[in-house]
Amino acid sequence: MRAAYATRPREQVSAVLRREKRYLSAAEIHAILRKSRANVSLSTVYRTLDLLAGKGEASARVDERGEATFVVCDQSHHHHAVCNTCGKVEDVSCEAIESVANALRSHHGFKLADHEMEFFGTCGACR
Amino acid sequence: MRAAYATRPREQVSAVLRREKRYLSAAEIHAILRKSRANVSLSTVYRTLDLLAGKGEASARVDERGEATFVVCDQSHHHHAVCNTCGKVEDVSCEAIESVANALRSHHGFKLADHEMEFFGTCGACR
DNA sequence: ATGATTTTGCAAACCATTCGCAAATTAGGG
DNA sequence: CCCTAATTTGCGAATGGTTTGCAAAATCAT
Ligand SMILES: [Mn+2]
Ligand SMILES: [Mn+2]
Ligand SMILES: [Zn+2]
Ligand SMILES: [Zn+2]
Repeated sequence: MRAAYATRPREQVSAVLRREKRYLSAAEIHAILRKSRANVSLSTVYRTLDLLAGKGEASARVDERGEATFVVCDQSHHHHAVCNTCGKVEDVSCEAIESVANALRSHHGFKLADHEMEFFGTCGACR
Repeated sequence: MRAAYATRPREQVSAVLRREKRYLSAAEIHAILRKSRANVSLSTVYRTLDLLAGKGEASARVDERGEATFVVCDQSHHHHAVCNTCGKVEDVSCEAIESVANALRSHHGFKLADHEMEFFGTCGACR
């Protein structure tokens, strides 16, 4: 398999995601890096985001304008609560799904294989 | 307010969605219409889909390749179970969310305002 | 029917994302 | 360190879904 080099641009992109803890587009990350005088090309931002998403270190999401956005994330199955005010993303453990799976199977004959959930509202800090 | 004309192209796009009952992209709808010798321009397909989504008669979703897809849908709040085999979309009523809302509030101080869920699996017919 | 209003089709513009490739960077052995 | 091979970067060009401007066609109210 091909080796993965630990490079400065990759670390800088990753650092932005770890610091911000909210969904960011490639363009936004690029802008943030430029402000801090870290000149990483937009192409490299895109490539690094694909890499992080592939390794499961970041989670992707398409925002309402159709742009791909990413947030730092760990592999385990869970869901996200996104603050409408500050954008912060909090992990939400996945329980409550077993009952839904049962309801789906008995009510529609549907065999549940996977699911996605997202929550929106106001975080504790913003209230 | 501006009037909404009931036109042939719009009815044809809408009819495809009502018949198929699965998520379709503008290009797919355009192709289906061409096969049935209904020559509606791709632009009009896009415009009609925006219209239907705006009126709540269709629900939009961005597929894994980044393309916007639409399915016929009614206004009431509910969720979708999508068959991985035939693509059919079934409406799923929304219960199970109250408990999640409570858990979010007590566990994170998060005030839940909205949520989205999607289910994937195998429908009764395909099993 | 007639005229005002809205919609259509077409091509061009848009814009986020991807790609090709030469130059720059990294890793690792000597 | 030094050298080389492997990988990554940056740039500009290409891609492809979606939007838009505008003249011609269709729809609606009178
Ligand atoms: Mn997460
Ligand atoms: Mn529906
Ligand atoms: Zn907040
Ligand atoms: Zn099916």
